Amino acid sequence: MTSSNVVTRFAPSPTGFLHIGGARTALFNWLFARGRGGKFLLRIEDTDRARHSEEAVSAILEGLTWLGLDWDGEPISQYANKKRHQEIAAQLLESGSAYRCFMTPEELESAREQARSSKTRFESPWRDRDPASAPTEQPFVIRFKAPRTGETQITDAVQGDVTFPNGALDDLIIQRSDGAPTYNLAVVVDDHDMGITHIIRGDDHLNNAALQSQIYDALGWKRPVFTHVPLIHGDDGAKLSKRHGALGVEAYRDLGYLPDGLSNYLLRLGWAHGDEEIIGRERALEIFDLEGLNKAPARLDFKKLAHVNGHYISMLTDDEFATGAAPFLEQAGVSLTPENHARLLRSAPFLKPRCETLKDLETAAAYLFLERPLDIAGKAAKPLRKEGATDALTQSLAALEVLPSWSGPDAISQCLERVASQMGVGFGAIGAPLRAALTAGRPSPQLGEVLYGLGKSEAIARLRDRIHPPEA
RNA sequence: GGGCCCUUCGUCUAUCGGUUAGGACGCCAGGUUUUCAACCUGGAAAGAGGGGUUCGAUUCCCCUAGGGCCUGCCA
Repeated sequence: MTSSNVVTRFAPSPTGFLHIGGARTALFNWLFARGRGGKFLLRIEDTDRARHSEEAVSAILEGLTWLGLDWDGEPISQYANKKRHQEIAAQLLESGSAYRCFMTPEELESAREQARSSKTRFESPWRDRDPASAPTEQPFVIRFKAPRTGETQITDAVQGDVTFPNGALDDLIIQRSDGAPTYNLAVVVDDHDMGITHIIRGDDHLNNAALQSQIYDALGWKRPVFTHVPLIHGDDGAKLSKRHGALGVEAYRDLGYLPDGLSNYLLRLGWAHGDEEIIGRERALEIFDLEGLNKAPARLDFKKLAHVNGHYISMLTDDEFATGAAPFLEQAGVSLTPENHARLLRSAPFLKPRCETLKDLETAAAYLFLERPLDIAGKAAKPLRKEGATDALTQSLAALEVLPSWSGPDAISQCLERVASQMGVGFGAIGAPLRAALTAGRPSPQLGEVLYGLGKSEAIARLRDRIHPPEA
């Protein structure tokens, strides 16, 4: 571990937020490097200036930070390395591994079309033309001179050995006519310069890996370990779209998911370690490896995400829980006064197992913050109209008022049980009206927990409201 | 069209030639129960199809079907 030289990177293009697929890729890279005492670097693939956006960069950084994925050093701007990329392009030109191509867009289009219909390799006529015959004042791109025949093989940690016939691989453009380097050159140069040992990225780059390998070879550079992870699909198996949850991680945060919950779910999506399902950060660092990566694309399953998230919510301390819940409750219109905050904190132990996302609290904790006198209507009021309901409330109230200890739900529950047995009725006879009076029919935990969470004065006041209606 | 990749319960997956094909989510039933959850117990549920190889295939090979990625002076 001490002599680890693993260096990975996450290299998003700044065209949008950090979506769920990118988040998983980043997580894998982070886990692989950090679990081996290596480095995890961040590089922004901003060579396309037209599509570059600063907001996107900060959204990505924020997303990574929220997920707890820290990177070494400053994020690297690919654009900033433009000079270096141009140098390499010139070097390739020099060594005969690349050539200037003066084709116009129209020429390009028809040549490509012809190649397609004649099922031959598309090739620029400038590939073998004497450079001396080149026009002097015309714009040109620099193309990599890829082998015409034979095949290019890459070894991938997930996909195994993959062989591409060279006839199917074009001479790709490595420098645009405006002098800007293209992605495929920039990636190779930067990954080499940054000392990247393992490239873990989406499956959509598998073909690029062949092209990039040719460049590595032409430059005499050692190829990194390629690891192409299958893409994430929507729940219907189709390409991930916004409708499917291709949202930014901040959208998941706003939906009430925890970073740990989302991470654990994402880790298990496309990767497995035997039957282990609940895998926290520490454990993940310990066991994550490339061998566990799956070859098939995986579908997003929000039900399972919610379940996993629920586990992590139940692991929260009461304080963390209350703090995390606050923004959701406030958004639901609850003003978290010191009194309300105290109710939330007291109720945390009973509320935690009752929600899978923090947002669930909007309904799961609603009973805590109702305003007196409670508006109890319809079905919820039914238990109050039942025979003996008022008597049950009166006797419960009397017992609760003199209850010496309000230090926990158990003592309160026992008190109510005594009331029921003294009255000679089942617990349901007093439980139902009590619950109606206290929660107005909202979902709620056990009665002892409700009473304790509410606090003695509020609980008693709600009961009194029922026995002596204020208006009456 | 061409190149490449993929295919075990509905979903995520285990299995690395011999298993009653295991786990998880979801689902169904039962239990618990003062609401709704949670929780506990049990259940249904899978090797895409066809050929090989082998004493024996989910596992190795081929074909078919289906799905995906790439095929940009985007990344």
